[in-house]
Amino acid sequence: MDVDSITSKILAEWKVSDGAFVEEQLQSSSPESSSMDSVCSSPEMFSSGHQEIQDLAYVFPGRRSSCDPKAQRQNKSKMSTKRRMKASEREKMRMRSLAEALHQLRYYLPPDYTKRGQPLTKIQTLKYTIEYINKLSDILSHA
DNA sequence: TAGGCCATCTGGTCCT
DNA sequence: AGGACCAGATGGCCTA
Repeated sequence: MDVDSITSKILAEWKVSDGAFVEEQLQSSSPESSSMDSVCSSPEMFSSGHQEIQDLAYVFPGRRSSCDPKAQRQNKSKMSTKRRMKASEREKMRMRSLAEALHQLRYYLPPDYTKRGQPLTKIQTLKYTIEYINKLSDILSHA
């Protein structure tokens, strides 16, 4: 059994078993995400002005509020400003890498999901991937 | 306007 | 000491 036949078999199975498979999965496994909200927020979306504002945090670590407990915590942070800046930059890159990996993962899911209008959210991508793998494993075990 | 999703910042913790 | 990872907080954007 080749990959194409497996894929088509899974797709057929989805369509037969439940045309509203996605909706069913949403309700059963992710009650917190009741709507297909917008996604597609590429890193570029948050670059320009937003980034400028956030960069002020490096210059003014206590920017949020002088009476904010978090601001007070920041004042007694053990990390130097330079090290915190580097850590923030690494964390930013790490999260972008994670977002990119999730973005790529969407292409490995059958198009049926994305055909339904808006792109998959991160959590949906992960849940459907799990489901997809389970179905593939099931088919392979019965082949 | 409320709620969901997202990117980013931050402090804590663990590991090398 | 510094990097990686994690979870909480925050604020912006978008949709119903």
